[in-house]
Amino acid sequence: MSIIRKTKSVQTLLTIFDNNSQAISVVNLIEQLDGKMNKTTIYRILDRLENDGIVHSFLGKEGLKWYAKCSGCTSTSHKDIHPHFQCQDCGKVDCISLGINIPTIPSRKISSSQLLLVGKCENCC
Amino acid sequence: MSIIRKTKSVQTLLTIFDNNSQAISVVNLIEQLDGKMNKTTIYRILDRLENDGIVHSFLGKEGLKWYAKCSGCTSTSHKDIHPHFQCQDCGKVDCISLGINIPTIPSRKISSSQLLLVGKCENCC
DNA sequence: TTGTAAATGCAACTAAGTAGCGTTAAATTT
DNA sequence: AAATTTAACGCTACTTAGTTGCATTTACAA
Repeated sequence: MSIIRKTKSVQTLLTIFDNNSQAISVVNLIEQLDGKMNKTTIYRILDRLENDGIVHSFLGKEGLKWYAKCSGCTSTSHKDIHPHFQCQDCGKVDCISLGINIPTIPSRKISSSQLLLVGKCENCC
Repeated sequence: MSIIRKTKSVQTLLTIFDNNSQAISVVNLIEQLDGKMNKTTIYRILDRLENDGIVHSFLGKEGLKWYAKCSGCTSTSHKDIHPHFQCQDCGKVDCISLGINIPTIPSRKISSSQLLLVGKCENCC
């Protein structure tokens, strides 16, 4: 667990994640915090929050970084391996509460995996 | 199927894919073709090849774009949904010949999905 | 209250990918 | 085989996500 101070910026970000069940892209955070917080700060705080197991990150369909609040992963092991769903119409991204079957591959050792599902969300269907 | 001319540049790229069973990142292609071909041209040719179903693209673990030769996908439907494996040590990326079970999610329509497996390849194990 | 190390802001930078436009060269027609 | 057409190319400039170095500020413990 890294040392993390409860600064105003950290709390602002934590509040955003608390009020948001969906995943949030860094780009979105930079946009909505424009003027209030430097983008470098945002990147660094997200980094720390991830190291502390408070949020987890993954890549969306355009290769952009997204973050969501963890539920059940610790700083040492991110057990929280679940698929993410991104809507191709509105862009919204959600964590899907489903365990996935990661195939085993002979003579290779898989240590992490990410499954991104792309389609239409409940509103855009 | 888009109109595609068999230019020298296109054939150079096709040869590279033919001589390479693994996936190749665009960055790598730009590097190895430095001086011979403009990077804009590379991006555009890969685009066309993908539209014609000759190669398929996906994102690696750092969000960079990778391409690999298709086996069995057409220009209209990329049926070639398979996982990709990226070695965390040497960076190598392979297509894995395994069908994956894409979960169905209530009230959402999944149209595509990408599964990236990260770990150690047969050489780095 | 003060000292110190973590955290922030700022400016400059890196690198992947894109866009406009004038030129080149495949492929088709005559 | 020469002329024509237009897809493809090269070049330059641009956009944008993400990073780095450094000086300044601020949380927090002594």
